[in-house]
Amino acid sequence: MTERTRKHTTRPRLCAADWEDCALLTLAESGVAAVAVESLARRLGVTKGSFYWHFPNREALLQAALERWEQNDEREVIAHVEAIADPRERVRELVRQVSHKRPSHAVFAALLKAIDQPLIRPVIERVSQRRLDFVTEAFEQAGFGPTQAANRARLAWSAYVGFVQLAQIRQPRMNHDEFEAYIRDFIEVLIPR
Amino acid sequence: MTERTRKHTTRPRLCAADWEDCALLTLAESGVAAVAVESLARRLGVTKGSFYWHFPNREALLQAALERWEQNDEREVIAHVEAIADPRERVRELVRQVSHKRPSHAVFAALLKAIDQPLIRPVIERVSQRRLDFVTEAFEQAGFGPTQAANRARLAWSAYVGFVQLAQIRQPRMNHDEFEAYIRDFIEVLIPR
DNA sequence: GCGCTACCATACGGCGCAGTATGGTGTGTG
DNA sequence: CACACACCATACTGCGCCGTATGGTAGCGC
Repeated sequence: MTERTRKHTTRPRLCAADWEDCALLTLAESGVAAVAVESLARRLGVTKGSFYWHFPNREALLQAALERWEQNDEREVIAHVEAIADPRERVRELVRQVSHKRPSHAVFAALLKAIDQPLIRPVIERVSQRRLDFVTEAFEQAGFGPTQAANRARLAWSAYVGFVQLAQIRQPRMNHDEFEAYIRDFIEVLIPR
Repeated sequence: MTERTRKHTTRPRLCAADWEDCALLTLAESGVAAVAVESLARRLGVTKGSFYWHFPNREALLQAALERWEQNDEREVIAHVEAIADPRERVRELVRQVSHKRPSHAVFAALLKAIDQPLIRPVIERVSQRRLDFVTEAFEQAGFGPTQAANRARLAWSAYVGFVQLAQIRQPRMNHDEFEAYIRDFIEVLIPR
């Protein structure tokens, strides 16, 4: 073979953050149950002897990973969108941002499925409440009264959550134009001129 | 002891349908993963020796139980609602029916979480498509054009799916009046007069 | 009242995962 | 250059589940 056979070219030598990254990736791909110690170890090319040096147990890994996800990505999305002045355009941008599902939203979808687990529930609750408040405020600034704004925000947020779930089935797969038209109607219905 | 010690007073003596019922109940309560042979056996007061007489394996039980759920309940809900002439009232009734979550909708929520499993996915796809078609037709009868009706149906169906998921977190728990007001706005937004 | 069959118990092997114990190696620092 | 520490491998126990094999019992027809 012509390839050089350097051993230890890039020996893994992991740190805690590497495990958290791998956990989030696996979480986004295959759900909470797939975040298993031995499974992740195989994926990282090490054994679980490594894991239990960095973390006391599986729960600690999940907690750390979710904390990072909640801080990083969540604040990013909100911060990126809340700069927009026009509330109508702000909601539109939020919807569009959030529907072009990057891995982060796959994490959200995976967490949603594991809402019964006591470790996951509070995370979902915080994220859900924050986004709901955000949308509610946008509707209020768009001129709706408190209850009207709250109900439309509930509707919008529920529709997003449902969309995330339903996007995983391929039957009513929309193409790009159909999707854009859907978003247009979505905004039009929720914020009539 | 003063109680009579009749043994075999009501010896279980199960049939396949009993296992299916128990499977659906457990599915609604604790999700797909909780539908485990030994677990169900404990719940039914027997051992798994019983189970493997009625079914070849766990997959067969799930398949049979889901088939019954899809036939019975699905047709029931649709049939009960589609008798209503006014499409506006028909959607309203569907939403109300479906949101006062009886165990059947808990099954739907549980299945939604397991959409990645090849046994579950086609069931969700069929049910989802059927309900989506149903709502789309209602919107068309309410006077919307094909694309308008399709998009509003998508929105309504997504909102329902999201609502089912979000109903499991207690933070924004609505009371009865709030919920009725929400439904009223829901209909009002989707089918303006 | 005898046996046949439907239904169930008991016992076993195997797999995948969590977590523990303990020994080994590369790397930087004195 | 040696030593300490960070990082990892190996090997083990324990648990919950799936599925199989096989023997037991109650109620039916005859």
